[in-house]
Amino acid sequence: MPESAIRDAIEAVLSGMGVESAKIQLERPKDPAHGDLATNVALTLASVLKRQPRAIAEEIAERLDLDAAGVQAVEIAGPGFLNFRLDQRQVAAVLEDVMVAGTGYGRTDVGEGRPIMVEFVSANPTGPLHIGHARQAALGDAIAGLLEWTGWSVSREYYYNDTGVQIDRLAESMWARYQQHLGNDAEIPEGGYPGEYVVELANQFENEVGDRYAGEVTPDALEALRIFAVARLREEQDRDLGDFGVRFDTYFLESSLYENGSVDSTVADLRATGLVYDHEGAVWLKTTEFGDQKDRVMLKSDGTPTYFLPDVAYHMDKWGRGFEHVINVQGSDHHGTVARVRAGLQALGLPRGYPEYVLHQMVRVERDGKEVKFSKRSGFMVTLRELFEQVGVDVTRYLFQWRKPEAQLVFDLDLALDQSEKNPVYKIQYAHARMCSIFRKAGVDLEDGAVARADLTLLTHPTELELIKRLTNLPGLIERAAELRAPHLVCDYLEQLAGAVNSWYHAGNPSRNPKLAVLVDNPELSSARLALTRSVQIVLANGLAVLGLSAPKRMERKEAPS
RNA sequence: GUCCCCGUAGCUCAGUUGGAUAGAGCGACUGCCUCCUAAGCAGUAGGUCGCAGGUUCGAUUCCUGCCGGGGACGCCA
Repeated sequence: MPESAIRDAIEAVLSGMGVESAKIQLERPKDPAHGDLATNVALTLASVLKRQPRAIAEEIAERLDLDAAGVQAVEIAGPGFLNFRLDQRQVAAVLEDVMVAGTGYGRTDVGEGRPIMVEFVSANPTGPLHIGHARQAALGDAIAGLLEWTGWSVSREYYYNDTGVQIDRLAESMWARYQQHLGNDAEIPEGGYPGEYVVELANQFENEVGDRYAGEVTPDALEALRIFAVARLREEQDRDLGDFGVRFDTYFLESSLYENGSVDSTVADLRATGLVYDHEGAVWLKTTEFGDQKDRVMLKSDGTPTYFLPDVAYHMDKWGRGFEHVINVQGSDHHGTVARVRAGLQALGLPRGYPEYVLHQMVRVERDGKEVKFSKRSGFMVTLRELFEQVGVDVTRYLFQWRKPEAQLVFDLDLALDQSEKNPVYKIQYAHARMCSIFRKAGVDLEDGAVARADLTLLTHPTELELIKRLTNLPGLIERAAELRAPHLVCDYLEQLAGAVNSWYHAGNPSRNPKLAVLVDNPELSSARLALTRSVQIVLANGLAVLGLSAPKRMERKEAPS
């Protein structure tokens, strides 16, 4: 509200100065000495008006209607910035917004309820989810959360590549373990899966069917092993993700694209475009027509499709289901596929740049500064479950969300296991728990009406005003983070806020600084400070909720794992 | 060789779409502290924003080139 009032007032002045349709940027300066809001219009108009920026700033300041703008004072600073100091009433009124909106504070409606799909994790059902999937699960879920908070109708989707070479290798690995279990000689094939879990699965398989498939390998045996293993691994992956706090709206099987004929019809549709040609026995698509670096094979010389084809069919399906906005969260090792999938889709008439991709870099786990790589169960990488069972779901999710996707990430186990405020997650959650603790101490309910009606103009201390200012940034921040698909901005915000909150809390330590405590003798002032406490609590809880993290009312220390 | 990402304090990283004196956390150093909940609090030091040009009133931010790190370049997924 205060922003639009100021904007209007400036516009009124500018039109009086003969300037129409100037872009007025208002920003919240980081330095409190620069007021509550600032604008650089005078600087941007300098070249248009051919006058000194400071002279323009002075004229604007002189003509500005302070009352209408809801501004207490305006100052000119630096090369020609206009700094506005808001009315005390305006500042405090923000807390009313926070308390009225409650768990909805921070939500906006830029998405206008339009559908958007976030596809993420999408691991092959060939083994347990590992650390790379963990990053993707945390990241994708947070992006989905951001979109929900900005008014999109979000669908989370998981694509199972349940056909192809990888699955064949899995079946062969199962075969080998099954034979070994029966006491026969067999070896995991080249490119197979050596992890412990295949042994477990083969044993379970034997429990169910006995030695029916002993002896020579047959297509029937491999088929039975494949179906068994894929079903069990899908269950396990779903369970791991569920326990990690991630739920999907739809699971999409690659095999369905073959079964329902969409792969074949995609071939036919692509042929109809005239961009398909035969070369050296294979069938190619001219993806270079749409900016790919070279043309791609869609049907191999043995007649089977490359992975590229079902990918195109799959995305045509997404489009057909009404998703004009799709975000695919994938590891950056997939970046080579982006151009060709888009090219295939463009050939079929979909818009350029569809779908959108968020590609994240790889993760390494470190402890004592050394890489931790191996997991016996998975056969190579640390699994998702091993990670969150050891350090907790909130910590795991957060540590994957707090860095931008396109940067490489070191998952520091020492930091993750630290339960002090050095651990950024706990720092934020402590701040939240402290707010709740103040209410407990006061014997007042969080949603108490008297608190909501407090006289907020009593909040005049600089640290209080600074906190209030930070709280007002939440909706804009969520909007920006959603637009940029950048959950790490929320982390950054929450850490900064928690830092400010914790300082404020400690400054009000009753034994040291009783006048600054929330629970002071003066009931009006105490009520006002409780209102601030409540508002802080709401903003922290909502910020955590966007990321899919819990906001504990009290913190409990866990026994340190050995 | 071509393409994509990254390069900011000793370390790990932010940086509000081009603004004012570039910020956090950890580590280091200094001083407090037994408390509305915690191995806590307050403060100090620490910078050629990889390098060189360009655009601009103004560049960590945009453009070009180079250097360094990672990744992708299959009739594998």
